[in-house]
Amino acid sequence: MGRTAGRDPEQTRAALLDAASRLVRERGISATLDDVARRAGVSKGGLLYHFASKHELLLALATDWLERFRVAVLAAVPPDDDAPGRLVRAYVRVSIDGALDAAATRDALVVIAHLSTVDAVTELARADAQRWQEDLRADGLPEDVLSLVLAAADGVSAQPVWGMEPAPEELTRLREHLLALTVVDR
Amino acid sequence: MGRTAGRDPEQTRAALLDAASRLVRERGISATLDDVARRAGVSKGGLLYHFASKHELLLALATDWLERFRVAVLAAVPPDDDAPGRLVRAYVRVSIDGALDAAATRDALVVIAHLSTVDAVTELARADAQRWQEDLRADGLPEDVLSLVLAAADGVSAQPVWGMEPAPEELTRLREHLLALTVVDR
DNA sequence: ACAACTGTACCGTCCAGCCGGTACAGTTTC
DNA sequence: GAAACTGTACCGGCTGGACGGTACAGTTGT
Repeated sequence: MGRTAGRDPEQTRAALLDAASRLVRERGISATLDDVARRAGVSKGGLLYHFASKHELLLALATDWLERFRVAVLAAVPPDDDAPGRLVRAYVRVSIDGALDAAATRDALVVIAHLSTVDAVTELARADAQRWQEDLRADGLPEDVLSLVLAAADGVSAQPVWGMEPAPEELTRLREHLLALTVVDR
Repeated sequence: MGRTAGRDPEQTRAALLDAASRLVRERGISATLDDVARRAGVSKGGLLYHFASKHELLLALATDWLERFRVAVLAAVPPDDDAPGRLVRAYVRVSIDGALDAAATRDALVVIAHLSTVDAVTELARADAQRWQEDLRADGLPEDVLSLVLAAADGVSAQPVWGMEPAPEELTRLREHLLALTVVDR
């Protein structure tokens, strides 16, 4: 018993969030605190030390994802690109490459959908979506192109939720197509 | 007690599915059998008479939606349209008009996402998606157009899940844009 | 000395599934 | 034609187990 040899509390927190993430996407919101703790290699007491309640854990989970996505998109803006649509292009790349690699973003939506029963999370997502809309609108693309490209990018993220799994090659082609659409104009 | 005067059992079943649908989208998969029964104006025993377990109820729910969507799309194919892309156009119309009217399809995705914790439902959705892919591929559109238009339509259905609510006017414009894309070629 | 835990024990509540009834509509038997 | 029986469509109380949260005493790294 006691602190696990030289473990950073931040690491523990991250391990808890990661375990929670995977469990929520497997079992939905009915994932158990016990399970989350066990998978993270932490006791239930330890979990409740970091997150005072299940509600708080789920909220942290959602916050974490939204922020990761935002950071990923901002990081995907090439420094030498200052043409209109640079942010939209980064958004497209992260959305589709997230769908390409089997891991992260693909399932994030499932989790957010699961969490949508938690009111606070719904509100969080709504606020975040609004912010995206403003940021992307300020990116200088004509509205028609913007809504088309955005819908398509979001569609790719969403399709796996209802069992649609486009071939990687098809996704690559679609990505290039979308990127091209954001450049046609000047 | 006993049979409520002249009530059709099919009506009861439908009422149960409807109640379940609305409750699942409000509270997620943790919606209670008691709640579902109460909202449908039936006792818990009555519910379990129609659906032997919660699992069976959820499965029936998913089946019901997938079929409704398919029927809606098939009904949206204009009889006088036999140009390539007729099915895709119907798919687009149903997807976007479903998002336009605040009621049905918009939330269906949330529900499916909730139900995705039920393995049988995941499998069901996967099989259905595959069938769509075949049907739509057989519709005679070039692959590039197909995947773009499909992704965009699916994106519109999905966006409300994470709090994005495009303006109705924007959706109408997007719909026309997508429909036009399916006609450009011949 | 304090932060970061572990482990155990426990409480209260919620809920799925079960079960013993009940009410009626047909159907059969005499 | 009426009593006896049968199947369908429910009602509602109960129970056992799971789960969130509490409490707290002990342990260990820094």
